[in-house]
Amino acid sequence: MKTRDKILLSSLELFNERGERNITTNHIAAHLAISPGNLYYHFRNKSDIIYEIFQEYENLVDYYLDIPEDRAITLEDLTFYLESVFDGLWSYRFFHRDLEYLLDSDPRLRRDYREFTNRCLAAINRIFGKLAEAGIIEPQPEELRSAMSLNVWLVITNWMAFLKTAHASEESASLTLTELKQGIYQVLTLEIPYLTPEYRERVMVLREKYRPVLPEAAPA
Amino acid sequence: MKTRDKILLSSLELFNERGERNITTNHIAAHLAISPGNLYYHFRNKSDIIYEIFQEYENLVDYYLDIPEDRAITLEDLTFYLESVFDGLWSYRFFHRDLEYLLDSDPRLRRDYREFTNRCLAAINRIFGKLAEAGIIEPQPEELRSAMSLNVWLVITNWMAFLKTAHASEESASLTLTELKQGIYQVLTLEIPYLTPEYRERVMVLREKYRPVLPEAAPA
DNA sequence: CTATTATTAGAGTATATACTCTAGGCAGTC
DNA sequence: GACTGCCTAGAGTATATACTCTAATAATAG
Repeated sequence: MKTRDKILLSSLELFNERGERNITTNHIAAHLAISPGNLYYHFRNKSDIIYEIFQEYENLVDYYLDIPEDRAITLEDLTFYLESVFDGLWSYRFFHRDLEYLLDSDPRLRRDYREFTNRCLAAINRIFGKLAEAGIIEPQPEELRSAMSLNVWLVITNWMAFLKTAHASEESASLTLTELKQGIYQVLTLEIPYLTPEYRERVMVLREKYRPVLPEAAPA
Repeated sequence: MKTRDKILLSSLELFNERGERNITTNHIAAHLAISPGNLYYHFRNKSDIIYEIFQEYENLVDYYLDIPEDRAITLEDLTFYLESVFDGLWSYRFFHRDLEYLLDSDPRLRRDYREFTNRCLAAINRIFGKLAEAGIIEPQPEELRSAMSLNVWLVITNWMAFLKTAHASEESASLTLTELKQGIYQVLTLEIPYLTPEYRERVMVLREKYRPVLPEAAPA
């Protein structure tokens, strides 16, 4: 593998594990057993590394959230979208952790992220539309649908922070993909009241698969 | 005012304005025109300052979220809770920005914050219970109520980050309390499907007061 | 083989950061 | 007036961090 790609890969790995704030360019170089000079030959600065990683993330999610225009949407599609979004969140989990700082230090990133968010919101909105078309949820006025989409986005992007900050376990490193995907339970909770009678049961069964197993309240 | 209190006040102000990550103890001392030595006479380290500020925040929110046991809850109560929580979020807005890092660097903070979150979730849950008792929302099974409470919490604690990262304006400093309180619109959106016919209109009118004024999509 | 270009090592640097240490001032008290 | 305890100044330090510079080594082209 090219050194350049190794830098991106190691950076992502280290950022995810220990947080962008705790990883310096020297750490990355040391981890790869290359010199700092070498790293800076491939990237002008740390921001450029992060920016490029973000673009990978962006492409991944854009790819997953490509909603078909020509056919109806199914419950399997919905599952796929949800699973994919949380997979993406997991693979690039360092990003949301220091989001505000990162956007403050890189105008390109701020602009791109804003557009990325808007695309995601639009995709969620379209999914809601198609779910209504498919008779899975009741159709709702556009105004409500937008607000609901935004709530879905807020729940999705905050679920990981909730797990890492409020969860019972002491070590923050203990987060797993399985736990993260329990966020799907929370997202489906938002949709419950809008489900059509025909689909209600099926969605409730799907939701149940992601129910968090409470680790707290151990017997005294 | 005592130097110690001035340090806490200035720290909070600077953290809120520029982010904890961008503010050093030397900055704080300089801002107060005192020596670093003086600052470190009053606080052992930066973490201690942050911890103490968190305790103020905690006390404030605990005070606001004291749900009366002896009487029914009204729509005015609900408004008060929502306004208060967003006021608190505003006054200590630096805190959620770097939450994960802060908790990683201070075990006391991690423990206290986890308990704080649980208290907030319990309070939201109780509010839902009392809203049902008051006939404002339909009663729901405990399991659903818990999941809804968690979603409310996720929306509340992520709303500010959304504004700061995804909003149209370029400068992140431009956030206002008014904008922040539009998060109430999002929270009330979650409750819409559960409203009783008697209260539906009143809540919808209340919600309308917080409707965001879209700054985007200006005429071309 | 030679010339050029791409890649790498590694020492080095300017700046920042959290924090320490010593000396001394100031208010109150006997 | 001397003593005491609280508070403050300010120079200083060890370490870290993002990044640079030079020289050398591969890789490639003619």
